[in-house]
Parts: sequence; C-alpha cells; structure tokens
Amino acid sequence: MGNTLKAAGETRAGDVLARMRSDIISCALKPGTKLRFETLRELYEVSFSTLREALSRLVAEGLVVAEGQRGFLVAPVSLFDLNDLTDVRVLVERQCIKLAIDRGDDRWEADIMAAFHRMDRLQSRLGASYYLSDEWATLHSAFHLSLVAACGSPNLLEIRQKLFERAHRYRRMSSQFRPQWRAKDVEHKMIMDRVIARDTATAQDLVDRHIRETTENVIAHASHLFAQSGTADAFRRPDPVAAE
Amino acid sequence: MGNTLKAAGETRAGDVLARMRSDIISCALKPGTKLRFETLRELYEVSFSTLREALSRLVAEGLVVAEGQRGFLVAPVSLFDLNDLTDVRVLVERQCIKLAIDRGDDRWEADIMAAFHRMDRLQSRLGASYYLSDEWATLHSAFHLSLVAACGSPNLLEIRQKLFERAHRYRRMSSQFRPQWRAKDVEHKMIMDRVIARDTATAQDLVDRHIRETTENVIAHASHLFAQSGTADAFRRPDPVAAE
DNA sequence: TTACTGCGGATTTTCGAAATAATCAAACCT
DNA sequence: AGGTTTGATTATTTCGAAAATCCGCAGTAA
Repeated sequence: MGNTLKAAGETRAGDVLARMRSDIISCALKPGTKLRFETLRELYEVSFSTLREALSRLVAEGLVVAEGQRGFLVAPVSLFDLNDLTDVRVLVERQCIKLAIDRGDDRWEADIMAAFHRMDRLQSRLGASYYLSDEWATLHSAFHLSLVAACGSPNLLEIRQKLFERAHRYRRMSSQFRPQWRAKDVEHKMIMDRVIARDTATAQDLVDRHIRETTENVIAHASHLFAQSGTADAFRRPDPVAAE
Repeated sequence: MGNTLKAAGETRAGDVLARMRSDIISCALKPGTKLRFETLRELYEVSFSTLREALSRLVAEGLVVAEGQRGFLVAPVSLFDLNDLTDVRVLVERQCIKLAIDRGDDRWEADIMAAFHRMDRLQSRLGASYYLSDEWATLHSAFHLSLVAACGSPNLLEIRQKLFERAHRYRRMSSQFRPQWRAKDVEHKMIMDRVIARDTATAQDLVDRHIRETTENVIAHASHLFAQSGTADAFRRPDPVAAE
C-alpha cells in the first residue's frame, strides 16, 4: 500500500513526528492553532493512535501543548516566551561551551572545522537567501552542536537541543520578513576561532551575543506576529508532574 | 465498569502515567527492565494505545527510553548519569535561586515558610523514617519548588522539575539502604533562611552543597546497584531530534 | 434579563484485533 | 565445523470503530 514513502528502519509515527515538527517550525501550522484529529488524519494520512503518539512527543519538545482532555494546540509564541527561552539558552550554552573547551580533544576540533566548512560552502552555493533553506538549517544546527559536542554531558546536550529547536521557530518567523539577514557567517567564524583557541571567556561572550542579537532581530521584525495573550497563560504545561 | 479509581477530570492515560512514574521512581520497575506490552497491559489494566501514550510521556521525562522499534526500557541508572545529572541540576538550581531572590515578593516568602512548615510538621509526625513516605516526598518537592517558584522563568522551572524527578529515583535507591539519613531538615532551614534574607551567594552555595552531598551519599551507599554498563550506551535517546 | 439545567452534535480518548517488524533456532550450504 | 539463510514465533506498531467527554444551545425558572 504505497504510502508517501517509508525510509529505511523508520517508524510511521517517527515520520509523522518529523513532518509535523517541520510544519510547526515553518509555521505552516500556525502558533495557537487547535489541532483537530480529523483534520490531521487526512493531512498526514495516518490513524488516530499514530497521531496521538506524535503529538505526545511534540508536547515533550514544547512545540505542542495539551489541554487536559480538550485536545492539542500548536504551542503559542509570545514575547515573554522568546525572552525567557533566550535567557535559558544562554545559561545552557555558556556552560556547554565551557565544558567542551575543558574536555574537547583534537577530533572535536576537527569536527568543528568540518561542520563549519560544510555550512560555509552551502552558503556560497545558495547565495543571499541561504537561511530559508531547510538544508542550511540542518547544517547550521550541526555546526552549533559540533561546538559543544565534547562537553561530555548527555543531559545538558539534550536540553540544549530541545531549546535550539524551539528557538528555531522564532528565527524562521523573522527570516520570513527579513530577506537580508546580517552576516551571521562572520560571527560563526569568530566563535569557531575562539573555541578552538580555548579562549573560554571570549567564546562564551560571543555565543551569548550571537543568541541575544538574533533574539533582538526577531523582536524587531516579527514581534507583531506574537500573541498579546497573557504572560502566564500561554505557558501552561499539561502535567503538574509530581508536586501536588 | 469500576476500574481502580478514576478521580475527577483525570484521563486514563494520565492515571497510568502517574502510577508508572511512581513505580519507576520507587524501583518497583527496576532500571534497565524491558517493558513488554502484554505484561504492562495486565499490570495496569489498560490497552496498548493508552500504554503507548504513557510510555511516550515517560520517555520525555527521561524515566523510560525507547529503542527504535524494539520497544521500551526503564531508563538505566549509572554512576555516570548520576554525576552528570547532579552537575546539570546544580547549574539550573543556582540560576533559579538567583532569579527567585531577585524577583520574589512577600507572597513568595510566605509560601516558602508555609511549605517548610508543612514539611517540618510531617517529619515530626512520622519520626525517624519520614524519608520513606510518599507524602513527605511530595512536601519535600513542594518546598524546594517554593524556593524558586518566583524565578519568573517557566522554561527553567520545567527543566528543573524534570531533573528533580530523575534525581528522586536515585535518592530512593539509597534511602532504601540507609534508614538513618543525616539531618536534611537542618540544611533545609538554613537554605530557607538565606533565601529569605536575599543572600544570593550563600543560598546558592548551600543548595549546591545540599545537592552534591546527597549525590555523594547515594554513591556511597547504593552505587553497587548501578549498571556497570558503558558510559555511552546507557544514555542513547531514541530520537536524534533535528540535526541529521 | 440572568442564571441554571438538560439535550444534541462534535471531538477526543480508549479499545482490541490486524498488520508489520524483530528474534530465535533449526536446517542448509560452503 | 563455521557461518548464513529460512521459517516459525513473539513482540511491537498501526488501524478504525466504539465509548467517554466536552461544548454550545435551547428551554425553563427566578
């Protein structure tokens, strides 16, 4: 029964998960949208259970929120969330950088240079609008990961990756409106240099600024898209987890 | 069809989730155990789909790991993971404390004292073995949460809570073997005092030590229960998420 | 008019069977 | 004998229908 396509060893739920994540990040599914099962079922051509599985995982990633027994929602965006997200990312990323520089070996340095090279070459090939390409987003993500891959903390890296994904959605929202992004590639090169030179303090500051300036850019050009909704309500998580 | 019990407004999956979490933390489901659906189905008296939902959420909390299309596993424990978890918790908790002290108001201070009082009174009532009680664990969790509740960062608080849960399992493993825990309550009081006095640096250091000493305690008395398994393999997460 | 209650339609949540994939062991080839 | 393929068995993943729940609205009473 030839479905879309079912790559090697990939579970159906995983495939839907990836497609939905992509659609949420690209805002094909707009923030705050109610996700009705019937609609999704025909959109992604899978059954209720499979959808539910994917939705559950997206809730874990913070891209979808669950409302008790009233269904699911694309996680809303807001100025408050963006600022909070940015602060947490800076905290985590600074620590990752520090640990990676302390613990990284030659192999780690080589991987960074390789990741940068791949990203750099793709930018040249794609020209001015590289930032709109999914392929570039992947290489960009891989580059930033390579910088901190040697930090030696699986837990920190997992947290970092989830935050990076969430932030990606905000970045996409602004790139949509700002064809001429400022030259991130220069910053990337500087960060790489300072990291490989094991200059912890400077590397941390550069990454800090890299993140915060991007946020400022988003706020300047895309904040009109954000929900004015209350600072508190937009962040209710479904599960009070343990306490109470 | 009178099932166990179905409290107000609680979804079945949520109930199973809570029970499984409790069983994993208490090690009724031992670390590293393969979770077969048929077994779980009769143990928790629910269907495949409902189980799958609960399992998915537990994966998000890091208490269960998924192995491709080869089923689920209770997340293994290891010395490496415990140490890593501890380091990340210290990073997060220090930041939470700092922000809460910067931003907390009178109401926040009052809530801390109330949470401490409830925990303290329960300890008196239960006597020497209070730490084995689930009720105390809840109040203990609530107390630590109250300290940082005013930090103003939903994202940081969510991360903190998940890490706290994971650490809880390790704490349980050692309390099982060490009936006479050292007097945590004195530490709790000191922390509360320094937090309310807005003495950020000291409060951070106390919490830091509070966490690290507990970890040392666990290592000293329960590390023989840990898997010797490789430092890397025990932490594979199911989903490479975005980066390739 | 305003607040409360009970019905009807829509949506989510749960179920267990059917399809798909992995595991294990015996037989087969080299 | 060692290693590989095949086939039977077991476990997981997916499906769509059935049950439970929620939401809006009409009708009634204060």
